[in-house]
Amino acid sequence: MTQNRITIHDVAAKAGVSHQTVSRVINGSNNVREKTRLKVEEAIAALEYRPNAMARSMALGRTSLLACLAPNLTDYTFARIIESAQMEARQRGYFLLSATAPDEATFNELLDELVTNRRTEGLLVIDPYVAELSRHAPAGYPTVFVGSGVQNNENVDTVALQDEEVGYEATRHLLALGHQHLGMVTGPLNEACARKRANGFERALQEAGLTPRPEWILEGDWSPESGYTAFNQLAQQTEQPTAIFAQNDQMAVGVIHSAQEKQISVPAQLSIIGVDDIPLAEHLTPPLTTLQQDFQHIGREAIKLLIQAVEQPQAPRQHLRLSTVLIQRHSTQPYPLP
Amino acid sequence: MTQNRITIHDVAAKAGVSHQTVSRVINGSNNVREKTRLKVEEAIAALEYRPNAMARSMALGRTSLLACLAPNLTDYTFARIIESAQMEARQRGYFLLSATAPDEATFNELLDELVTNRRTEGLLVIDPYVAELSRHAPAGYPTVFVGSGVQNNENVDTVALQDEEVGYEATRHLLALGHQHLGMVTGPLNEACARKRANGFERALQEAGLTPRPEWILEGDWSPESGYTAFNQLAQQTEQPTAIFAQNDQMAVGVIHSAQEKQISVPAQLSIIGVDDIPLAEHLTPPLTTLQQDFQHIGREAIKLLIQAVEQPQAPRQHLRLSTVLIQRHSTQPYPLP
DNA sequence: ATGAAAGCGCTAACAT
DNA sequence: ATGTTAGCGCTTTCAT
Repeated sequence: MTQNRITIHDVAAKAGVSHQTVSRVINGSNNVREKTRLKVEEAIAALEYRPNAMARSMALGRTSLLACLAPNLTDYTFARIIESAQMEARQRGYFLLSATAPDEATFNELLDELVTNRRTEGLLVIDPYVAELSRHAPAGYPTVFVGSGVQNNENVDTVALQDEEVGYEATRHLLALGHQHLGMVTGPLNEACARKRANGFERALQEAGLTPRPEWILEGDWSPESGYTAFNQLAQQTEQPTAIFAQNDQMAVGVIHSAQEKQISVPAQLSIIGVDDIPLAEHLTPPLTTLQQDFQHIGREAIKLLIQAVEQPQAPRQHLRLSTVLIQRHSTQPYPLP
Repeated sequence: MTQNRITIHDVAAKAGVSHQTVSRVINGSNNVREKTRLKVEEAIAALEYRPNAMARSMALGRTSLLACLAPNLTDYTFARIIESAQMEARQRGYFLLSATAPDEATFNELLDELVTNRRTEGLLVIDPYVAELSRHAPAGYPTVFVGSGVQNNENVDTVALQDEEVGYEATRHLLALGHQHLGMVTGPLNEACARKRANGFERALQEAGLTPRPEWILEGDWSPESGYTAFNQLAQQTEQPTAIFAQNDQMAVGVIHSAQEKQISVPAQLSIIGVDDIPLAEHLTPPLTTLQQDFQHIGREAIKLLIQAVEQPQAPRQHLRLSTVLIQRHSTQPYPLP
């Protein structure tokens, strides 16, 4: 093992200068004679010297590390945000350390292991642990929150996902097609995101003079299975909706699967709209109508805010609102049929 | 902003002991009188002192950080491996820093920024940059490689994905169903993984006394779009296969989409098998026959190997081989029809 | 333009 | 059981 324990001192000795001069060369200071610089650079090359990032962090008081906490790393939405956040961070000289915080306890532990002990310089939180954050994070710690929750928070930046609007727009689409009997499969209702989408659904219905039917509203957990199960239950009822708003694409797929198993044709007999526009949405049978959110953009903007919060803590916090766009494909169609 | 710049010295002063005693208390040394310990703990609580992770790293010479490099973070397979790897790492006192290395240049840069400068203590590489690794990583650096490539490498641990077998088994399944006319949609053929799966396909065919038809082998890029495009091309040919092996589920979905658009019924007229068993596979129309790999297990084992390599560099490197299991669903059926 | 000294916050080794 | 002294590898004063 090439114990790469070559330090700045070894280089200094080899080059016959002080370690400080080596430091100057490394950091591109002007105050180094050309001749000296060359000598040092030769020594660096000969020794294969590489500055130690940790020691540099120590001296500088900066780790160049940002943390990202999300419920999981596999959901397309999270993965996409994290991926683009990571790339943007790297481009700006930071690394992003992402970790899963599936529950509140884990979230708090991670806060302790990453934030409180100064291992990272900033924190990006992706739904749904807003409430916890404010309780456990050090006040004034550079933080960006992406999700449904907090608004008007002066201490942290936020990138607000328009979940109420998402629910509203999805429902409006169904209504515009002539559907009057609408069902919904929600995410876990302890998550703000799911509640807000549900609110949007209800608002759209009310504006249309319709009353939501509680028996047509089923709670899922974002998984395809839960959508499948939800529709199985729905199908047992005597009366049924002609259109369903699934709060994400995964559940929409489960709903479609269940419906098709029961010889219910989508969209001829049942329209379904999802949310997210996962890469597969376009290639499903039928191609899924859905609401698209630009996660790549969201991740990028979130990191920009975070780095700003780290580097310019004095600047006022910002609150972005990102909108979604309806991608109409073939899982929804007018009702009653022309 | 609560500038949490309280150090071990502040605590020592407040408690009226030396900073070393505070260090002992923090690290749970036995050599501290109960009374002293209490005093110190009080001071810690009063000051809200938290040890600085960076300084600790510096003194200990360990960062407790591991790096993971993958082509991207959004593919389900990568995301899943990374997620479980991260969880296992954390449980063992490490953090996992994952970054995207979409191309060789980026891969080498990351090696420089994370490995060579000792920011991380070990490296997990997920396909397909094996060759690069050996060239640029410091010799003897704790490394685990997950993927198709390297075998018999004495310097790094490997978790070998059985890609040749994957291709072989998928093809055997199709053959066993009576299909004689087989097509294939591959991943990018500059990736070892895709080439190996193709090799398995060809071997199975040859064993069955069949010859692969080059015009039925199309190269994709793992995306659903590429599967869709591939089948569009295939459909233009005069003769067509009765079954297709798509090298991953995403492309399989694209193939199915294209086929269904052309009124070709899956599986009645065309059988399709994928690879990965993504969460949606079960709920597609038709539910997708596929080869399942236990990514969660892979990620966990990879991290175990990596941590062992970090903590016991002397121990011999290990080479795991993980097998896949056929999940038979409804996108494949016997041919000719009974 | 270069060097010497001090310190980032902690732990380890050696005293007492 | 506790304190003192040295670093870890680097950067930032401050001299020269």
